[in-house]
Order: sequence, then C-alpha cells, then structure tokens
Amino acid sequence: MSNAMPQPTLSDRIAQAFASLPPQLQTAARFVLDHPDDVALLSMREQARRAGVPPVTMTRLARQLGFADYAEFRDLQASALRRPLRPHTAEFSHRADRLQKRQQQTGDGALAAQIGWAMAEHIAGSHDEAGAAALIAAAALIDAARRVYFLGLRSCHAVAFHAHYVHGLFRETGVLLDGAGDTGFDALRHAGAGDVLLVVSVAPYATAAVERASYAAGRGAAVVALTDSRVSPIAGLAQTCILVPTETPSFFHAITPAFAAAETLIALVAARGGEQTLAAIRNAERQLDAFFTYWSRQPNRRKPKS
Amino acid sequence: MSNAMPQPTLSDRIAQAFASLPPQLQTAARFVLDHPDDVALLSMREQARRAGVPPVTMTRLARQLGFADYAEFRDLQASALRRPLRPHTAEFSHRADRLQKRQQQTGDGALAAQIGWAMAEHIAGSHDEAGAAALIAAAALIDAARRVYFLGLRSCHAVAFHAHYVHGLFRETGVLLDGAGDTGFDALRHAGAGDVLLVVSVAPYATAAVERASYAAGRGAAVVALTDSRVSPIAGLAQTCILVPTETPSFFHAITPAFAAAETLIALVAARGGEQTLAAIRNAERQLDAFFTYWSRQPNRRKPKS
DNA sequence: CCAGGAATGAGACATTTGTTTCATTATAAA
DNA sequence: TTTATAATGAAACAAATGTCTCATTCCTGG
Repeated sequence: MSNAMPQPTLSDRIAQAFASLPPQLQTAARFVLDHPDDVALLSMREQARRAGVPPVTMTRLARQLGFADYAEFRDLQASALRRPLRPHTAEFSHRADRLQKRQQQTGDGALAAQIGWAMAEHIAGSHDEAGAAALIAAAALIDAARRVYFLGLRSCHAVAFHAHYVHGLFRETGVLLDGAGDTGFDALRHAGAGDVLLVVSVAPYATAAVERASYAAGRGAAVVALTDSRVSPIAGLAQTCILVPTETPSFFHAITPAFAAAETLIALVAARGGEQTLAAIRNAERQLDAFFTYWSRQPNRRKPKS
Repeated sequence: MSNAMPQPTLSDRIAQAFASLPPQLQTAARFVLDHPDDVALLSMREQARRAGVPPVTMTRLARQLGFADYAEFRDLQASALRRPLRPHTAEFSHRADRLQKRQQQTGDGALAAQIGWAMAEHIAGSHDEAGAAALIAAAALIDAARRVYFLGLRSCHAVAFHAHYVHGLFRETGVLLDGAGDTGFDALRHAGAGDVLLVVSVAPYATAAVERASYAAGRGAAVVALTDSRVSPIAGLAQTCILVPTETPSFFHAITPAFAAAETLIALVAARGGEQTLAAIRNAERQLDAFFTYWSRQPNRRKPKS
C-alpha cells in the first residue's frame, strides 16, 4: 500500500521550487535532493562542506522553502527517517516488508532487480583482491606507456570508447582504434615496444579484435586484456589480464562489469598522476567551458520554455 | 560468507553487555535500546536529558561498549538508519569492510576496492523498487515507439552507443544520434509524436544534449532521461526519468551506474518482445556468423601463430 | 552607460556540543 | 570499623554548530 505517490514530501517541495531558486541555492537544493538522508544525519555545516557551498547557503535554503529554521527543516526529514517504532522487531519486519514487496513485484520488476543485483555482485567480485591486483598492474603499464591504444568492437566498443575518452581528459597518449571507414586500425602500424594496447572483448569474441591484438602483440606492444575468461582468445596474448563475469538473468551478456573495470582502471591511472593529473583535468575543463560545451548556470535566468 | 546473523547490531551488543553495566549506565543503555533511532537523530545531550542522566553518562556508555568516541557510536547507528537500507547493501558493505582491512597496505588497492564497492552499491540502489519502476515505464515507452533515438555526448556517449547497439540486435527502430561531422543530429528533424528519445546526461551536462532533447520534446516526442538528478536540465523535459548516482572516491564521476541502467533498460525491452525478440536475435547471430564476425569455436581456422 | 536590487561569501557571534577533570558518594573487602 | 575501588555528577573546556551582519559582486532594467 502507500505506494502510488504518497504525500508531497520534502523532496517534492524542493523539486517544485527548484527552478525559481538562485544558482547557489540550487546547488544546495540539489545536494539535498540527492542525499536526503544526510539532512537529518549530518550537521548543517558538514552538508554545506560536501555540497561545496558556504554554510549560510543552507540556512538560506531552508528559509526560502518556507521554514523558520534550519532546525525545522531538519526535523521534518528526521521524522521521515524514523523507523515505525518497536525496538527489536522493527528491523526485521521492515526487511520482511520489503522482501515481500519484492516477490510480489511484477515479472518485469523482479527481472530488473535481479539484473541489477547480478551486475552489482559481479562488480564487487571483480574488484576484490585478485581483481584489484590485475587492475593495478594494468594501470602501471598504461601509466608508463608511450602510447596507449584502445580497442573494443561491437558490444565492447562502448567500453573502449569510454576508457579512451576519460584517459584523454588528462593524457595525450591515447588512441582509439575504431573501424570507421575501416581506417581506424591503421594507427596500430606504429605500435611497438613501449606501447600498450588495451583490448576489450567478451564472448562472442569479435574476430577482428583478436587479430588486431595478436598483431600488436607480435610487434612488441604490451597487451592488457579486459575479457571474460582466462582462456578467451585474447587472454593468451596479454601481459596483464583483467577478468570480469558477464552472466545475467537476461538474454544478453552484461557488459556493465567490463565497463566498471575500465572506469576503475583509468581512475587508477589518473590517481598515479597525482597533482599533475588534476591540473590537466582542470585545464581540460577550462577549455571546454570556453567552448560552451557544458550547460552553465543559466546565464540569464530563463527557463527553457516549457 | 552467507550469514544467518550478518553482524551483531548495536542493539545486540548493548543487550549483551547490559547486565554487567553499573546502574546509571544501565539507565542510559536502556534508553538507547528503546529509542535506537534517537542515537543518530538527536544530540547526545538531548538524549541524556530525555533519559534523565547527565551527559557524561552517554560518553561513558559509548566507551564502555568499546567505542573510542561517542561519534563512533552514533555513526554506527546512523549508517544503519540510512535509507539505502536495502537488503543488498548490507552484504556489500560487509565485503568492503573485509577488503579494506586486508588491503590497507597498498593505497591503490584500497582505491580500486572502494570504487568498485561504490559502483556496486549505486547499481543495487538504482535497481530497487523506485528505480525498477522507472526502468519498466521507460521500457514500455521504448517498446511501443515508432522510432527510438539514442543521444549521449562526451562522457555519456558510450552509454547511448551501447544501448543503441544492443537495441539494434532485435529492433530496427533505433537511431543513434552522434555528431560525427555534425550531421548525426539531423535525424531528429523527423522526430515527432510516437517517437521516443532516450537521452543520457550527467553533470556536467553537455549543452548540445540539453538543447537537442528540448527540441525533440518540443516536437512532441516522448523523452526518457537517464540522468543523475531530478533537477538536471533534462529531467524537466522528460516523460520518464531514470536516476542514477555518480559519486566515486575517484576524481571522475562514475558512468558505470548509468551504463548499467541502460543495459537493464534494453534487456527489459527485449524481455517484452518474448519469442519474437529471441528469434530476431538468433537471426542476427546467424547473419554475423556468416560474415565471420566472431571468433569461431576453433574450427580449423588458422590461429594467430603465437 | 548607470543605478538599484539580488545574490553571494567572509567573518563574527552567541549557543550548543562532546569531553575532561576533579571532588564527592556509594560499595565491597579487610 | 577502615580502606580501597568503583561510580557518579558539577563544572569547565575547546571545538563545532547555526545564524547574523555587512561588504562585495553580479545581474537586469532603465
């Protein structure tokens, strides 16, 4: 019961007023929307810190929303957080409720939850000790490489694309090997010792990816394989092999775990760069800002005509 | 792993130690047992006031139970209170704890584990009841659409690309809007009622994505937004809004949760198609096989001489 | 161009927080 | 009883909290 849109919650109130708030208050409001529990559990100043605004702003936000105090604001969230009483049984009945709801869900809902659960499990699993070690080794290779080639085809293309994109935010050494017009792979001709190829491939393995990886390995480049099995056709070629599971309750193989591994991998490379990397990223951001690439704090406050 | 009793809750700890506590501490302990939520939601002094003991007593209670601080004591209750009290997350945090202890040596290892854990939690969280409902609604829209446009720029491009790719395995209605040569968006000119635009964008929001989504919405197309906040610039345009968190311990925003949501979304669309979808997929596979797209289960094909 | 108002953040403020210290009281063993 | 140990609370403390004030910056409309 109770589902079907309960009563207007605090979040609703904020969401409604949001558009008419000044930019800085929007930043604060947004943080509250995204972390509703923190309102009750953190001090106001701590929230302000995390949201990246001065403390006053939180006070102002509460006022703007019609509360007398920040306290009034906080108390409202707190009472929403309180569990329905009864010390010991509370937790269990709470969980039982949720479980039951879960099982009563429509087939689709159950499927969605199961897929999500499987992916989460895969990711947690592939980032454990063994997985982390492989990621670190790969990060070291990439960090030291003269050039880094990114290769992923078909279902794995998105992974390679993204890894290349993020890598490109702070390094100039990356080359994305895509096959547009069948020319994209030519770059590999210059690969050799000192270079690294990150190749992503899960079953069914795209022939072209295997062949290209093999070619690069033959030329002396170090191969980092992001794949689904120790015996996949690219694992054998690789100096470092990052393994990710792909099973799901759905028809398709899950690519998400590979994507997650790639994201972590590049983050590790970035982490190795330290302050220098940070500077590069800030620089990239500034440059993009200059091109109006990103939606800014609405220069003149006009809503996109609704 | 697995766990009849995941971990002794704070209440258990208190109940066990209760008998051996001095009278005044028992008073305090009892209040905590009867009002567990107050620990996180009230100030220590306020609790002491209500329990009828001097403030010091609460400090002493925390110490007696083996905490260094009252803060440590409170934080434990707070994390138990946080709404992400999904059945899943308990297990992840459990695992993360273990990992962290074991890997505290290498900073990189800890970072990798933390990133992985954060992603896993985000995904589990965004696939729960509320999230699943949004996904299902979006899947219904996409399933019924005359045409489906996929739009994601910069860091979100990989997500849109992948969704389009998988969707294309069993439907012919998908159009990927990429900007190669700045022509890719022209397809939107034909969008209108009966069409759906899946737009992916997280902060910082690419201006072009917002503008294009706005344009499509203006032409009467249904917009499905995959984004990171209820108040992101594309959320307002959307008929259905799928929310995913993006925080990580690394510099970058995590795109993985969005990727996961997209993958689930398309899987749900596929699931709605039933037998027909399966047939389409099998067909696609056969066709790809004919082109030697995939590395075959080693017939006598020449293997790369290693 | 300017003027006037809104928005913003630095700093200062009185409170409140969690903790420490220490003197007092209760308790138990001799 | 005496004595040693545990338990207790008042007072004082530095640190942190939420709020207020005010000077500065940024717009927007004239």
